[in-house]
Amino acid sequence: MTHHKTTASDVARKAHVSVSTVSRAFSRPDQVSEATRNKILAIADDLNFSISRAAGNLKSGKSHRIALLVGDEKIEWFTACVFEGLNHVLAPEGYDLISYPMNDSENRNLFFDNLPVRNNTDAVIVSSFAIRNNEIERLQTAGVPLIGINVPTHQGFSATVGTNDDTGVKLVVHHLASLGHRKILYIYQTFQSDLKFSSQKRLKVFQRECSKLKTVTGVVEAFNPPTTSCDAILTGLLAQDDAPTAVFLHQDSQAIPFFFRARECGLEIPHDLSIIGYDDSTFAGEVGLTTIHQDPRIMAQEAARKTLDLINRQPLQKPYEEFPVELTVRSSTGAPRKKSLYARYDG
Amino acid sequence: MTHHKTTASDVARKAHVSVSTVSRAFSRPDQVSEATRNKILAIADDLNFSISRAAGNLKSGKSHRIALLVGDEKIEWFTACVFEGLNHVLAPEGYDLISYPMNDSENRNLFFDNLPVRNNTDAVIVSSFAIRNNEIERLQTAGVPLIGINVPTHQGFSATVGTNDDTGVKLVVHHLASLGHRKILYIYQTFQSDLKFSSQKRLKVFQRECSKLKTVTGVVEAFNPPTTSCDAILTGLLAQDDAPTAVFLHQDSQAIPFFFRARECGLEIPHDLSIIGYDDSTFAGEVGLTTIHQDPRIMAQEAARKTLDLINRQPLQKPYEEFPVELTVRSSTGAPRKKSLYARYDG
DNA sequence: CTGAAAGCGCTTACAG
DNA sequence: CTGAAAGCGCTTACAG
Repeated sequence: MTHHKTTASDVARKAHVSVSTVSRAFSRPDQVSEATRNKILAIADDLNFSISRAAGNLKSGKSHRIALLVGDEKIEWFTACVFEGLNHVLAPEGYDLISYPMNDSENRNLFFDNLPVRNNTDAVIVSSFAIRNNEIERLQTAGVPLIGINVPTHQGFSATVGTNDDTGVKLVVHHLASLGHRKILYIYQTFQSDLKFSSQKRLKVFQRECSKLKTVTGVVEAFNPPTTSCDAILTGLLAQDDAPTAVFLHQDSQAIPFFFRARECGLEIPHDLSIIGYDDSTFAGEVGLTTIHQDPRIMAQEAARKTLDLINRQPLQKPYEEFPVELTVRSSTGAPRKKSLYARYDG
Repeated sequence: MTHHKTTASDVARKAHVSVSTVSRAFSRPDQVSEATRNKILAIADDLNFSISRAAGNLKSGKSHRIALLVGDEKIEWFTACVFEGLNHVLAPEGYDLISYPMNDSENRNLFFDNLPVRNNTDAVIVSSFAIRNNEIERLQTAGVPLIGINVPTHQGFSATVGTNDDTGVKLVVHHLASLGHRKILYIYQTFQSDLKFSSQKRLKVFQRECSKLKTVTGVVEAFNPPTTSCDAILTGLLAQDDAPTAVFLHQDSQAIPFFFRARECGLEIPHDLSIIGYDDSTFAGEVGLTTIHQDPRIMAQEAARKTLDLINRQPLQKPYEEFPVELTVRSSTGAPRKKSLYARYDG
């Protein structure tokens, strides 16, 4: 004896109305007389009935699903904010947000080969990974709007949102330069460069900005845990005669442990070493990290609005929108000591 | 002129076969001759066709959606791990994971009144919030398996997974006691107590364990940012004659900023003050925080497997499973100084 | 305001 | 191995 699933027609029978009327009582309540509607809703409640969306989806040709392609299976600060922001706007509109992590090349190839989103999604949102041109082309065959968040190109996207990374990196370099720093180290993670678009771009801008300033030398170093560690980098720094007086880390989640370890090594921050991050994410405020503030949650909300407009075939005011970043100065940056790390011991 | 959506019947026509055969070529490839199958797949690719799941969902009565009810809209470490773990197991099986944040009472009431999951989900997973009994009863009317992750009761759940918080808190108290601490402060956040089940329970266990040990006094303090701050608590500590020598914070995300501030106040950690967290989450290892290790990702994977078994009406080996916690000792805890914080200045 | 009927795009039991 | 046909549970244009 199988459990019979309650359907609109069960409700209709009990309420002595047609299925059409039951359907309308839920989806277009104004088209049903109050008495009928109340009767239907009461009986529905009695039978634990709710309208099934599956049938409506089939009828309308809309899946009410939106795919979110992210670079990593691990949900870090940025992705968490994006997810929150998107869901905040999409959920009330009846859209489900489905996460597709492209965490390894196998996953990634499978996804783009099978394209599980085709015919099964109303839009595809790509967040913050170095999507390739052939992948964009492939996604386009799904025939649904394609929205980018921090993507390397606008080409092929119906809409994009992004932060102005150029400005962010410039702010970092100029802040440090104006404090009197002459040698700045930029630390980035190489293992991310394949997926995370931001790495490569920030590195280039850093080098360009430093070389524009005659007084500043920019040096870069890859940081590839667990092979490299904070301590290895700190050791490298301490051993140099002409060590950098400021370190810029690619994101706060790298800057915070580095900050911690630097102090444990006996460095006084910021006098011995200025440390600056990027993101203004969790703990940055609490530990006093100078950083570049951005708000991916707000940006994602706007991406979600554009997505809805595209689905509903509304014209977009700004298909390609850039969001501001802001230098947030806290206590981890300051003027360097007059003398270098070593020289001050020699008097 | 509207864009015609490609369907299985378009493919069928072009391939000179029936829709049934097209369907089988995708869903039961072994039931179709290789020649026919290849022809169909080639034509499908040509037409950018993929099988639409909406029709299958309707036919099978399965939505292939699983609801995840979480306490907060903000995705913190624990929830991120749960989401990753669940999705890791569910996605390959063709299930979509949909997040429903119960972040305020309006959202929460709306959800339980309308029960949007009824008739629209194959299972409901509740993660780590203080769900009420009447809400559990209401969820049961959805007629789908109900799975709990760190929920306050097993009553009404088809399966649950959880960590042994009792053991975790005991480990904390005994670790500190055996290092020689006599007065331990437990800091918890009150604003979470409504939603996060763990708060209340850990508090009780802490008090019970301390009172069991004759040598240890347990004191507790609510920490309610932004009203209260780390600094306020530290000030309170420094001003006491008989200050606690160890502080246990409800979770690492509170312990880490506290650790940072404590050092900036001039306290030597762990000699002046031992600090211990809970979770072993992001940065705990990097900053050397002693904590209770747990692995919500593994736990969530098991929850997902139980969910699939329940959906497929397989019997469960262990409907209610508890996962271990582990004391992870790092450098933020140690023996207290022989003399109290104040006494040592007086000689 | 309400009902009968067609149809969304597949799947599958049945027949061949 | 393949096809014709019924049907999943709604929605909606049409008729009244």
